[in-house]
Amino acid sequence: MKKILELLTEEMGQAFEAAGYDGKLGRVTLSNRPDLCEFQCNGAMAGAKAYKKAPLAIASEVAERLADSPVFTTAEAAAPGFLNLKVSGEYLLHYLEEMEARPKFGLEMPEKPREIIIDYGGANVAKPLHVGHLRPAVIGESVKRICRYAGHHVTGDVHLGDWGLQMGLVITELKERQPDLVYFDESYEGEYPREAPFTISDLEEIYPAASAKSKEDADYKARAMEATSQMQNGLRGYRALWRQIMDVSLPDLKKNYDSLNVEFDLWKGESDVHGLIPDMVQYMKEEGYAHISEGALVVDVKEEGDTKEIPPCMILKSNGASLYNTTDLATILERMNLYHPDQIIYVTDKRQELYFEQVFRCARKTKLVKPETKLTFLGNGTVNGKDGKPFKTREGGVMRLETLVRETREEMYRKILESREKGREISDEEAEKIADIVAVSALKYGDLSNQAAKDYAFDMEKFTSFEGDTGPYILYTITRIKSILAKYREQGGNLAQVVLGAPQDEAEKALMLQLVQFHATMESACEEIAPHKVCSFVYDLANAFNHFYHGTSILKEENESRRSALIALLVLTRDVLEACIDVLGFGAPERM
RNA sequence: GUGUCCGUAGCUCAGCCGGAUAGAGCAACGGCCUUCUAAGCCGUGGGUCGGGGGUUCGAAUCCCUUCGGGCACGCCA
Repeated sequence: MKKILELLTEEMGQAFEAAGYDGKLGRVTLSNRPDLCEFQCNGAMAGAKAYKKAPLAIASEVAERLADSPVFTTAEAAAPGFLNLKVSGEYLLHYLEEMEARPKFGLEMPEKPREIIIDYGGANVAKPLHVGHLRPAVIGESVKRICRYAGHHVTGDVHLGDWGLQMGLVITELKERQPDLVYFDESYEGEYPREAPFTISDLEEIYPAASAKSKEDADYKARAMEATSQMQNGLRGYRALWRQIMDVSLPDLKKNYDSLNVEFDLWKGESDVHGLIPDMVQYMKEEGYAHISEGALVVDVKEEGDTKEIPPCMILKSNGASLYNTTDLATILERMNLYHPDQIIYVTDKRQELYFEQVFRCARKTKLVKPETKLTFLGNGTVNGKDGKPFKTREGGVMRLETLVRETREEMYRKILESREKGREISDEEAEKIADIVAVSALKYGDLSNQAAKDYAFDMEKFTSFEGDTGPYILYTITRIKSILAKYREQGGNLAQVVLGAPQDEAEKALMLQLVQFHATMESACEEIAPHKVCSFVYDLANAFNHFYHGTSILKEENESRRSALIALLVLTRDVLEACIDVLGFGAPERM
């Protein structure tokens, strides 16, 4: 169904035309002055010059045409030429009825759904996830869900870092510690053991140890690089170890992402495209795209009109080794072959922007992608501490993602127990379950309500607060609605039989006016890849509901049809709120 | 140095394809629970939208300039 502003604009356009003006002037927008009107149209001012007429005169003429409009109860001209509008309750009611009846509340689906791949997460095998992984995971997940909700076909790929030096480091350190392992016996030709010679906790200790050593010991680092290269070239024992590092790491990564409701459709990684590299490099050489510069193989990606120097995109290092660029380009190649995407969206740290600009240009220039394929970089800002510097543990180290999630859960649990002391009846068990759900909302909403590209300060106190623009506040609002609906059912009411009604007061109408903004919100959040727009909508909606709730008795309403209308409005509000938090990537408990 | 993003209330941030009196939240202060969850609601105070210039009937928003800060700038990812 059409967006409310589109419908109102059509209505207004007809009024402009009826008054003898260009219908295009009839664009209706949300009011800037809610005290004066619900919607407004500024077309009279825009058209004043063309018609050589005072804007107020034009506005008045148009307003006259709307005097007995079934849509607008108020359409008045205001100096210097605004048209102030209010819509009728009946009109709103009809709109809501349609929303209620249609799937996805009547959100219009695209004529041609896009095939979208979204590359987010950025996890490295054998290295624990840390705070830096929070934003790409949370934002990517939400973008995936928003685009999907908006009707596109979206595939999320974690794109693991599983082919780099970190693997060589782990192998080298393992060899150091257990040189007798069969993996290091080059004459061995039998099957390798099923069981890995390490656990996830071992890995978590081994990698940092190896990484530290390599920074101090050049010889050690050289051996790690050699091991990396041998693994990549297919040394049997190392490949077997690689497989086992993967087998041990992946379940742990999944567990971490699960704890944040982050789900990938594909668990592909750099290793998957390893085999595509030689041919791709050959192709780039043969077609004359790539040339040697300072010993390395590069593709020039400068373009006319550049305002800055864009360095060439490096395909192979001077020692002939591949690098991040190489696997990313090969990944694009693979994705084009397997999924034929119309768009690939990369959600990753914004500091990589220039790098991706180079890769995108290179992919275009070398025709790895079709001219119409969109390559989009969505750079995320960093999570800072309250001091404005990158977030650290109290000891100054890197904060692990797992720790961050756990601490948020603990804080949430503590707060729920606190509220229990105020009289809520909640068992320890239930409190823990609720804490987990609410903690995810706190973390994700705290992140998503900021624009993706901006840095933000992680503030546990603020994020886990039930007051203000937070996840817990949103969930609290939803559970309040759920609680009323549950009572309604207990009293014998049937939610399937309730029927919406026209608004009876300002607060109710305000809630409805908020609900009808759903379509525009979802659409622009998808187009602009902006989850924070969903956050601000959901917050406004929760506010509108709480305001309405405060002044209206629902279950005590004696008029049967009126009570039914109120319940129906609650159901719709709950459903819209839940649809929104679902695309944000979290859910609401039944009560809290 | 070049490029890029940012600078809005004490703090954290919306608003930025131009419109009326620049909005929230937190913090501060004051109200509202015999009534569907007070984890709520209502209200008060608080801003030269970094500075300067320009375009426009109209600028936080567009352009130029300047100051301040973040980030990135070939063999890491």
